[in-house]
Amino acid sequence: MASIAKIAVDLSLDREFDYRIPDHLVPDVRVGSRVHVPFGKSRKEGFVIALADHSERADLKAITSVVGTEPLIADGMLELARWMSVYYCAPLEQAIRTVLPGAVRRTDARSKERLFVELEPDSPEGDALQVLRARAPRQAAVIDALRDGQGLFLTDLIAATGTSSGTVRALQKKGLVRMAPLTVRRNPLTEHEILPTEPMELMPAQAEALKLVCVAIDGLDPPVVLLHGVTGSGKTEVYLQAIAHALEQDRGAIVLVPEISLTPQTVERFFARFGDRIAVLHSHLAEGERHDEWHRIRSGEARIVIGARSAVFAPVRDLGLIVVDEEHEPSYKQEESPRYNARDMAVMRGKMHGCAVLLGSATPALESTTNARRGKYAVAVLPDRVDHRQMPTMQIVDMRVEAERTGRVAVFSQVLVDATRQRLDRGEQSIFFLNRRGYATSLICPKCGHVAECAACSLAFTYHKVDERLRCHICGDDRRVPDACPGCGVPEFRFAGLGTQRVEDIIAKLFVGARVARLDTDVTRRRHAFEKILGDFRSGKTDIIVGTQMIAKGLHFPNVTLIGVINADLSLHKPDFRAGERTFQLLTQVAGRAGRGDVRGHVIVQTYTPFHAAVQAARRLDYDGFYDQEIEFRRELMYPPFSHLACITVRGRSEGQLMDSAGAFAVELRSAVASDVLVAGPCPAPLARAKGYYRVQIIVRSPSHRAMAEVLRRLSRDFRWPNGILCVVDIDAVSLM
DNA sequence: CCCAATTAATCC
DNA sequence: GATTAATTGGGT
Repeated sequence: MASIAKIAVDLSLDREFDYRIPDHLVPDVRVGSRVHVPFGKSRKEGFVIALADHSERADLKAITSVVGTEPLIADGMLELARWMSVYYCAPLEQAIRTVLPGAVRRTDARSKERLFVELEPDSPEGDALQVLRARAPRQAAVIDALRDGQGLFLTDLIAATGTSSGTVRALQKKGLVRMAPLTVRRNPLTEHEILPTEPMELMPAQAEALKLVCVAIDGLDPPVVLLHGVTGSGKTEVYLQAIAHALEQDRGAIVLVPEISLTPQTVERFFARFGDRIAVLHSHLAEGERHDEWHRIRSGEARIVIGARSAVFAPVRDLGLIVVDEEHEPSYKQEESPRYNARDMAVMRGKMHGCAVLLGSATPALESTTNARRGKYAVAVLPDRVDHRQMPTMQIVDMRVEAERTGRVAVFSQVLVDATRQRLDRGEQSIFFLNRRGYATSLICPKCGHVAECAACSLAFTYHKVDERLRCHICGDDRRVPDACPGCGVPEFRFAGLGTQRVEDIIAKLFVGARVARLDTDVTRRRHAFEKILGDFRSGKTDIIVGTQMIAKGLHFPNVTLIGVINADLSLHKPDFRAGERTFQLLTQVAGRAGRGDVRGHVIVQTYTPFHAAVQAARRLDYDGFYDQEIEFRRELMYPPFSHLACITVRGRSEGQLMDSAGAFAVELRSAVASDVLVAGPCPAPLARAKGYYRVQIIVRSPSHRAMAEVLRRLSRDFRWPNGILCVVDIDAVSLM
C-alpha cells in the first residue's frame, strides 16, 4: 500500500516533494490527483506525480486534502508532460500546467447550472386549471407556457410569461411544477444553422492517401503519414474521411490548425460533417467555454477536437488520429516556456498513446520531408488540384529593372497595375500581400537623416497613419508624431519602408473607385472585424484586399484571379537560417489563394532579388527542387535537420555584466558538451535591445538532441546568473530574433 | 555598531 | 514563489 506521494508543487521549482498520505485519504490519492499541501510556512496546491512506499526522508508533512474524486490528469498525459519537460528543458510543473488548461485546473472552475422548470405529471387540467386561472392568473399562465414543451429554463419562463420567480416557486410548493438545476453547455460555436455535408468522392491520389492513413490508424504501420498536397488539392477532405474512419473504430481524433486559420469557416467545415461530436479549443474561448469543452472531451461526449497549438493536449479518449494541418507553420511553436512545437508533440503523443499522426502541408518543413526520406514517416502526395483546376501562373517582376526604367522606386510595378486594372474591369477580385503592417517602417528627417527610434528597443518606430501615431512593434510603445525633427528642428518628415496601410492608400489613389479593404492585426483587434471583412469580400462588396500573413492561409475565394506580392524580399533577408524556406513557403501559400474558381489564377511577385533560389523555386512551383538545394546548405552549416538547434537568449539591463556572464556561461557550456556540438556566441541578438533589456544569444547545434538537452538542463539549473540577468533556453527554436 | 538592503538558501 | 537567514555596506 502506497503511503507516500511524490508531489509537484505549483511553483515551477522543477523538483518533487514527498508527502505522507493520511489513512483516510489513501483511496482518493492517485497519480494525477490535485492536492492541497502545507509548504514551508504556507499552503500550496500541487499534483501527485508518483506514489511510493518509502521516502528518503523521515520528517514528512501530510497531504491536507484532495480536490475532486477523479484525477485531473488523464491517463498518459502525465508521461507526455514529463517527456515535454525533459525534451524542452522546462520545469515539470510548467509542463503539467500546459497539459491542463487553467480553466480546468482552477478549483473554482465549475460547470454552469441553470434552474430548469418542468410540469409535474399531475398538473391541473380542465376544471382545476380554470379554478387556478380565476384565483391565480399568473400561475395559470406559467402552466400554460409549460403545457406544450419539454420544460423551460426559469429565466426564459419568467421572460415568456412576464412573471417573477415567486410565482413559479409557489407552483413548486403546491407540487404542480418541479424545478432543478441543469448543467448547461457554454457553447463556443455560433448557433446558426449549418448544413450537413456528405463525404465527397475522392480523386485517385486522395483515395490512396486516405488508404495509407486508415492503415496507420488500424495498425500504426506506419504511425506517421506526411501528406504533401499542393494548394487546392483537397487535403481537408482526406482529413475528414480519415477522422470518419477513426470514429468507425470507436476512436477519437484531434485536428490541429494554425491559430490564424482557426476561423468559424474552418470549424464549420468539420461541424458540417460531424456535428455535435466536435469540440473546439483555442485561446480566444471564454474561460467557461474552455472548461465545458474540455470536460465534454474528457467525458467522451465529444470525440473530435479541433483547435490551435494547445489542443494537442486535449484529453480525448481512445485517440486514433492526430491531424496537423499546415504542419510547417511556425505558429505551432510556443514562444514561452515550455517552448514546445505542437507538431512534434503530436508525433510524440502518437508514439506514446498508440495513435496515427497525419501531417499535412503544401510546403512541408524541411525537417518533415527529411524524416520522410529517411523512412521515419510515410508519404502521400497530392500533385493536382481538385476538379481539374490549374495551378496559377507565376510571374516574377524584377523591381530593379522597374526602378531603372521609370527612374524612381515604385511600390507597384506597371505589370501589377495593368493586371489589377484588368481584374477591376472584368469584375474579378485581387489580393495583395505584404508582410508588414503599419504605414511606413520609419519616419526620417529629410534634412539630418534622424530616424525616430524606440528608446527601449533597437528598432525604428513604425508610423501608423490612421491615428497619426508611432508604434514600436516589439514593446508596443505608442506615441504622438513629433511636430518637428528632434535632431534639427525641421518640421517635416519623409516615410521610408512600406506597410499595409500605405499600400491601401496607394491603391485608393491608383485605382479610383476600387473598393479596398485591409486585413492585418491592427484591423482585426476589433471583435468580428475579420469575419466582416472576409464576408464583404466573399459577397463581392470589395474588389481588393491588402493583407499580411493572415490572408495567406486557407482562404477560399473563387472570384480571386490575381495575387500580388508587393515585396517578396521582406522575409528573405531576415537573419535566420530558415529565411529562404519561409519565403518559399509564404510565396507558395499566397499563390495558392488564386484561381480557386473556374478562371486560372495569376500571381505576380515583385522582388529585388529575382534570382534567389527561394523565389525561383516558388515561381516554378518546384518543392523538390527547393528542397534539394536548401538541404545542401543546411548540411554544410550543420543546421536542422542535420542537427538539433538550441537558441539561448540572455538579457539584462547592464550591457557589460550581460556580456561577462553570458561569456562565462558559454565557456562552461563548451567544456561540458561533446566535441561534435557547436557552440556559437554569445553575440548580440538580431534584436539587440528590447523592452529596455540588452539581449545576446548563444546558438548550440548538436547531432544528438539528448546530449545537448541534458547538458543545458543541468547547466541552466546550476549556473549562477548574477542578479538581474535572465536566461531563456529555446530547444528546436523556430524564431531566432 | 546599527540598520536597511541585497543576496542566498530552503521548502518534503 | 514566498519566506527567512546571511551578508554587505553605508552611515553615525
